[in-house]
Amino acid sequence: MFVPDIREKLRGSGYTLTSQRRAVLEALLRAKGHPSAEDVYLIVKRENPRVALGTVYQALSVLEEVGVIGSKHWAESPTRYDLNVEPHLDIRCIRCGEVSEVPGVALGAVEEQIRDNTPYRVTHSAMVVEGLCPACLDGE
Amino acid sequence: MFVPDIREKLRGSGYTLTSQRRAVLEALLRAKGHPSAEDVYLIVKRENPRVALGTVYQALSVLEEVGVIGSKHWAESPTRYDLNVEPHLDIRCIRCGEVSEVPGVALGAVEEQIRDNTPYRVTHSAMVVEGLCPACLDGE
DNA sequence: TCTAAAAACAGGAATGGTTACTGATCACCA
DNA sequence: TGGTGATCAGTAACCATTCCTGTTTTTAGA
Ligand SMILES: [Mn+2]
Ligand SMILES: [Mn+2]
Ligand SMILES: [Zn+2]
Ligand SMILES: [Zn+2]
Repeated sequence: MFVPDIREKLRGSGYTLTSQRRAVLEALLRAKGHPSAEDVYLIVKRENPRVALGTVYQALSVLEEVGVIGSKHWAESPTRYDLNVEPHLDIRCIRCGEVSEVPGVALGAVEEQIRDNTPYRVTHSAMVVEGLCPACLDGE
Repeated sequence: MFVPDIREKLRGSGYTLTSQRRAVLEALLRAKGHPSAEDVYLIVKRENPRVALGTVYQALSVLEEVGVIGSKHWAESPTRYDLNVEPHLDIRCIRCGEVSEVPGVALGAVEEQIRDNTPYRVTHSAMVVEGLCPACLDGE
């Protein structure tokens, strides 16, 4: 996604592309994975030491609201952010915390089954997957 | 599950069935749903006002460890506990917080797909589903 | 370009769920 | 019945996240 597209998306919801929001996006790119808000904060601070952690949280929240980034939450660990906004599965290592993507799993059918079997109006569903990453499997 | 079975399971892991743990189980029964640790605490306190919240957390943790109860976690809300330890889906209302079960959805195939598509050793996977319950749909 | 209003920000305090710590109490068995 | 380890109550600490307040930046309009 390019800067003009992102600016456009923010505009559409009445937001602007501030230098902090751009810095958060760049940090997300540089982290090249699934960083936590604090991870992002530490990267942003390298270039702009005056940025506040609260600002990073707020920027991440705005960027997620307009659909530029996504987030996933595992119990007992901070929320992870993701430039990949397509529906997909992520797995988190319970030892080192690394998050990676799991390709080739389609959840569409399951989501349809859920909607067909509950009187709730489903607004959100996600799979939370945990395990041991190859590196952590080695030393076990 | 009956008291002797539960005592047996605790024994198997070196635990005993204390009055507090029994009270937590009874509260879970009485709550008849998916209570939070604090919900359980409030029920237990009605009969035994001296019990501490920390004790409830610890009892829930032990009971879960030995497989007598289960727990599920949704972002932005406390962990919910469940006497139903069979694999099943729960959906949480984003307005009132009520948690209900979603019958008739099989996740076995998806879990197999996940194991086949990641180098991680999968230790845990769960579906997190949110929506609006029928009652909250009414007043919307 | 200048100016008032709105938005965003930095810094820090507060929040809420959960865990950790400590001294007291309890349960089990020799 | 006494010793020993498990468990407990009470409370402090923890951590991710949100909230608050005064300040800075951006935006729109004259
Ligand atoms: Mn991802
Ligand atoms: Mn359930
Ligand atoms: Zn790992
Ligand atoms: Zn509801």
